[in-house]
Amino acid sequence: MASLTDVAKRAHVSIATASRVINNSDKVVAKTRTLVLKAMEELGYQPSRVARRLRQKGGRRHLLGLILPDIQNPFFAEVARGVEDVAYANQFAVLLCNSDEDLKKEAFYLDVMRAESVDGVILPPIIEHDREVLKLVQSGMPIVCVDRTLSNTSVDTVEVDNYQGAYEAVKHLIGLGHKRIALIAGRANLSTSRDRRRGYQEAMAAANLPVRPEYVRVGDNKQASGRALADELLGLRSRPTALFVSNNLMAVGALEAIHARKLRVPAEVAVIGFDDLPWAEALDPPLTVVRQPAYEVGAAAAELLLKRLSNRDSPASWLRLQPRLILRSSC
Amino acid sequence: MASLTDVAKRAHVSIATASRVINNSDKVVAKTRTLVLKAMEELGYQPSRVARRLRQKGGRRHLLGLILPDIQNPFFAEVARGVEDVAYANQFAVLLCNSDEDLKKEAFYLDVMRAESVDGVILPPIIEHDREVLKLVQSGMPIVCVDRTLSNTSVDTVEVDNYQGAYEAVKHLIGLGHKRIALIAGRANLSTSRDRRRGYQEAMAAANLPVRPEYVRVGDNKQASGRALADELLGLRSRPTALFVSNNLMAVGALEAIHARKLRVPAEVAVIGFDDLPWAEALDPPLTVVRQPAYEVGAAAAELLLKRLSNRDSPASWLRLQPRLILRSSC
DNA sequence: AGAGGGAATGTAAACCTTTACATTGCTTTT
DNA sequence: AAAAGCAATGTAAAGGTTTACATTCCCTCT
Repeated sequence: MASLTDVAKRAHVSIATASRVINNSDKVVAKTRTLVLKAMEELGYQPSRVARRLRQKGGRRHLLGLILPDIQNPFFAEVARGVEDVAYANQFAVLLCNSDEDLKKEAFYLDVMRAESVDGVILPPIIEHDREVLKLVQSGMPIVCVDRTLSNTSVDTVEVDNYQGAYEAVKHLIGLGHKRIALIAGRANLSTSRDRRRGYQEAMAAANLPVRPEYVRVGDNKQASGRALADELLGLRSRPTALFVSNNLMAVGALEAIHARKLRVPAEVAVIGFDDLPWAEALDPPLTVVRQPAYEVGAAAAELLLKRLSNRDSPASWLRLQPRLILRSSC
Repeated sequence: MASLTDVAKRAHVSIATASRVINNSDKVVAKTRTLVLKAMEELGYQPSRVARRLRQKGGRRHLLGLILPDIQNPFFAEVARGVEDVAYANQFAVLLCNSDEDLKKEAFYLDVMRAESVDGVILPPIIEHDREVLKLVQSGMPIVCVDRTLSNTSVDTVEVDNYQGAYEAVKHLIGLGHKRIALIAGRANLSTSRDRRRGYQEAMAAANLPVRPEYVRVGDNKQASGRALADELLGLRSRPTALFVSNNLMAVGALEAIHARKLRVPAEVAVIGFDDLPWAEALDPPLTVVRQPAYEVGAAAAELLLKRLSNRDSPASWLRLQPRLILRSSC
């Protein structure tokens, strides 16, 4: 692979001049510039991002880190698209990793980020008090939290109004006449789970409905747990008439449990999910959901990060995007 | 951030010795080693992957590139998981990008790969004669093609037996008594589309059924095109009794079109899709599919790449994994 | 014409690591 | 006891860039 030195040699100029041409910064006289460009062309020169990154300490390295808990979750996949599109438009590449909700794996990837000296990192923290992330923040690495928040610190954050979304969803169910409404909540120690749960509780309270403890089950956000928990709920002597499921994968699981018991939706049990799915229309029945603007969340996060890069010490921003209830036929 | 020089200084040794301790290669006497390790501990030393990569020309950089056409497609998401898991187990990080089936975007990311000097790249080529990829191959970068093949060259490849999968699927439909079987094919100039189409044709031929041109529609692998094409097919005077849809997203689209026309599945029209979906059970109706071993494809590709790294000039391997027909209730 | 100034270009250090080769100092052999 | 050998450690170059500073060269002003 041709290096800058080769280019310089071929163009009969110094590497400094050649470098200046690439970064078209300082003035290089037109004739010289053409000469250098021609040499580059001929040699098929590609600047080495590695060497570049090594040198420029404070500059842009045009690499963003993105650590997601689960690429296979359509919500996160959509977030990733948002991040990617904005990054690409700004000539940034994205180093995307999958933490699998595993703190150890996350720590490994955070190390990789540091070691690769990416410009900044976007991630939903696995837990609220994520010491590894905190350490990275303190070391001065620009970080943007998406979807989930990080406690005890002020970092740029883009989240969705989970409380509001859950409140609307449950209110909708109540409006339809449901009284026995169960909640399949998300993994504990996640800000999103807590907020959605609070939305459920307050919507119930606002309608003077009791929150029966056996109607609240805590899952781990995976399909299997949605299925198992829904099955438990449906086996109760006094079966709930509506299920509010606090995440997309668990909602699909709940649907499976309902089908297994041959119950009709929504006649015998209504379901409302959190997070939309691209194929929600094709589900049986088409699922009513609280749609999070996942793409926008990712795009906003990337923009926030880019902004932060050009202005290191502006105060942290906190964006809260609104979800939207999408009525289909599961209620 | 502390550098190796700092560590060496603190431990009163030369950087060479310090370096040797990290790479615990040559023998360093125990006392010295402890000294150095202590210094590292105290300084919170993290080796810079950037500097390391710059130096070691032939060595492992512990970074793999993965360029996918669409992270939001569950098939590719599963492939990504396979790649990631194997990479992680071997302490490799994955630089994952999204080409969006766009040659220009792919070229950009290939440049990034080259510039980041990743150890190797895994990708499904966007088209069969992908000149940019070919260039990269010729430049000596280890490449593994997954899912789709690259013509006119011999690179490591992991693919699925698309022909066989399609053949089985159509044979299954024929066995059920269907005669008017339509095909919604994938994007042209993709090896997968061609092979699946061939499977369809030969299965029809084997049963002495004619392939009616108006029963074959070519889509772009996206949900919307599946929906539109299915709708056209269902509007035909002599409506097909079965649809073989050559990709997951288009299959969901087809389902939507069927629902819109209020047709019953499988009574009025049967559907069989290529690619499984994690929520295929919860679809209306649960979708019968040809399941590709996506995770295994990704894992095998990563393993092939890792093997290639330690043995540059072994001949190219070609793996063909078998898909499996999963019977649910859409036929 | 000589000095001064400014634009274009060159020189070399710095970034952080790895590693071939050189050096040191100790142990073993004859 | 001197030579040889070997293990541990050090020295310095290399890798490809950016950039502060130095140099060159030409133009303009008095």
